[in-house]
Amino acid sequence: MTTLKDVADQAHVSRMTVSRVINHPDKVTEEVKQLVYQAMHSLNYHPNAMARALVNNRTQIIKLLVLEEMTTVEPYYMNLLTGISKELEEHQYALQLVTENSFEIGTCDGYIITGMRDEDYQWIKELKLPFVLFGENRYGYDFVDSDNKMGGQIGTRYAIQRGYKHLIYVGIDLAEPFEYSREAGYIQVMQENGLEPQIIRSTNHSTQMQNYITEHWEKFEENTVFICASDRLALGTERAILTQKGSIPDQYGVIGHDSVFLDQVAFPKLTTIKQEVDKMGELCAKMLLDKINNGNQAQGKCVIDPQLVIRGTTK
Amino acid sequence: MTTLKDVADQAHVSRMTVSRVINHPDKVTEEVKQLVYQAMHSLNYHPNAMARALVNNRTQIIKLLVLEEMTTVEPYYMNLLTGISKELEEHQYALQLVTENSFEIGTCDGYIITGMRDEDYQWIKELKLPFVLFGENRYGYDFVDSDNKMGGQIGTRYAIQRGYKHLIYVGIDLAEPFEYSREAGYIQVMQENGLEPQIIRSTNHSTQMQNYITEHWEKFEENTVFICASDRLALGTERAILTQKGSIPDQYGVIGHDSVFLDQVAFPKLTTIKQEVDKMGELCAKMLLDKINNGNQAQGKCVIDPQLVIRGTTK
DNA sequence: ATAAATCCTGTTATCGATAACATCTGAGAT
DNA sequence: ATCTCAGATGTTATCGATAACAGGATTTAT
Repeated sequence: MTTLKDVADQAHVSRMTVSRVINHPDKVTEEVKQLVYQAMHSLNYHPNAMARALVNNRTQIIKLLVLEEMTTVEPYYMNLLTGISKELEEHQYALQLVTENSFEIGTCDGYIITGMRDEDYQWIKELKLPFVLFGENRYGYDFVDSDNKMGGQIGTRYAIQRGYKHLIYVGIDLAEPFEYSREAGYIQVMQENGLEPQIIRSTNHSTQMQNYITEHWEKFEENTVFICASDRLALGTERAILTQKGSIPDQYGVIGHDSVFLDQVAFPKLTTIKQEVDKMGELCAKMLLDKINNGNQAQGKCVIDPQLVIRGTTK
Repeated sequence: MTTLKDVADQAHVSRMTVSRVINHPDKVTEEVKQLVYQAMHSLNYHPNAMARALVNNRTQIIKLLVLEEMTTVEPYYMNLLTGISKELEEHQYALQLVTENSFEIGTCDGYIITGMRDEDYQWIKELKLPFVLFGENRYGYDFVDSDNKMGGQIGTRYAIQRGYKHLIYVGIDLAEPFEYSREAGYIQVMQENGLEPQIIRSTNHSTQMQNYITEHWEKFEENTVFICASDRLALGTERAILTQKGSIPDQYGVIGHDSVFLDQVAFPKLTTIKQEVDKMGELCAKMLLDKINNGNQAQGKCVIDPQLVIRGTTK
């Protein structure tokens, strides 16, 4: 492995100068800088992250805390991970995955936390290291999420535009901000159009949803669209409609939310509100690194726009 | 942070002695050892991984290469990751996720590689660092997998036991060892029972499978069970049967393979061959660390038993 | 023209841990 | 009693990089 010393020798300068070229380039003459750059390049030099970590008292490790049960975990976590990992790698940080929420979490430079439930906010606030949450929250902590309200709006607007007469929102029976936001988007668009909101809620399981729709089937007239808060719920809804011999998408429409994996497995494939989870992962990482490099200063929220993906469950 | 020096001072010995207590305990008197242990404990000392990494010329980083397209990636990857991460964490290793298969992979101590396709074996063999594959292979590289042949056998035996008369194997149309092994298990049990194997194959997409079954529906008599190589295929099969008004599980049975996520989303929930992916992850990590600590010595294969999970798609 | 400020680069010490070598102690051999 | 040798512990140098300080050259101010 080529080291700083090798570069220094080749460029006929001291090691310190090379280090400065890397960390404080403004404090070095342009001339010397070029020499050093050449040497670095010709020797294919890459700084040793461990040495750096040692002297800077950094671990170069970011931990991802997944507080949800792994069995409940949605498949989009892989996309999240990819995004985080991609960004961290560029900055020589390593990602460590932590699934048991022990306080004895070991050393690292910061956390990305996902799957927060209400009770978690108690111990979260004790954390001394910088952290960023994945998913909106109402306690003022920095977070990254997609614009859930906009997600609700987009789906609802599209449903109206396509001529469905009855728009029912199918929410997740959970007191979480993302859920409220999605519902709020739906409600707003309904009111703007002089329509009366109608909301049903279910735990986020496809079979539970399927049973609900099946049991109350007579209530749902033709030309109804179900705007669902998740693809799981949409999947259950779709299945219930089909077993009740409703036709999709003409008599009944279904719109999901999330667009990772499940929407593709459904039949017909789901029209859904897509979240770019990879991108959100990248943003989480970027935000956290900023925090680490700026004395744990609050970064506020970071929200990205969801997109409508049109497939087979809407006319 | 408490360091080696703090412990040394408290125990009234030199730093080196403390280091030895940790790394070469046999070279230290029992008496001194106890003193040091006490000091370490009372100061809650944990060695600094970065300093160690530096002096040992180790990065303490393991990279997980995911060679498949993320869009194709099965949801069980999260379980794999959890298992790997758990094991690595215990040994102060960090996990880094790499999804683009660039040769410029940066520094680490070893790789866990998954999603290998045939063409990948060309560049894999150039790797100088230790690596372990997740998923069986025919080139003699160390790997961890579940016993795919046994998986095929278990499903088939159960199907026979439950009294299904026609046992059709639904394979993935892919020239991969895991697929051959699963089919081999099926074939063996069929022959042992004097039954004639019947295999159909499809790409691993639920809708493609669904279409196939639907188109050839008249071929499938009652009392048939479909033993599938994946839960995706099982899901498509199940859907086709239901839309054709076949009854599950009485007239038709379906058995999946993998048991992560999809089996739960199906309706009825799938009887399936479960792989303990978390455990396999742990084993991958354990194996790799052994390799790293033993001069990259070959470790052979490591295969764990799959289990039958009985749910609603078999009688 | 000379003192003071500025800029650039090199030297030294340090981060925390460990290998290699040095030193010291006491048991056993002669 | 002296010598040798093994075993236990301490000392020094090192891993690769960087901060703090030091020193030399150049510029600015009076």
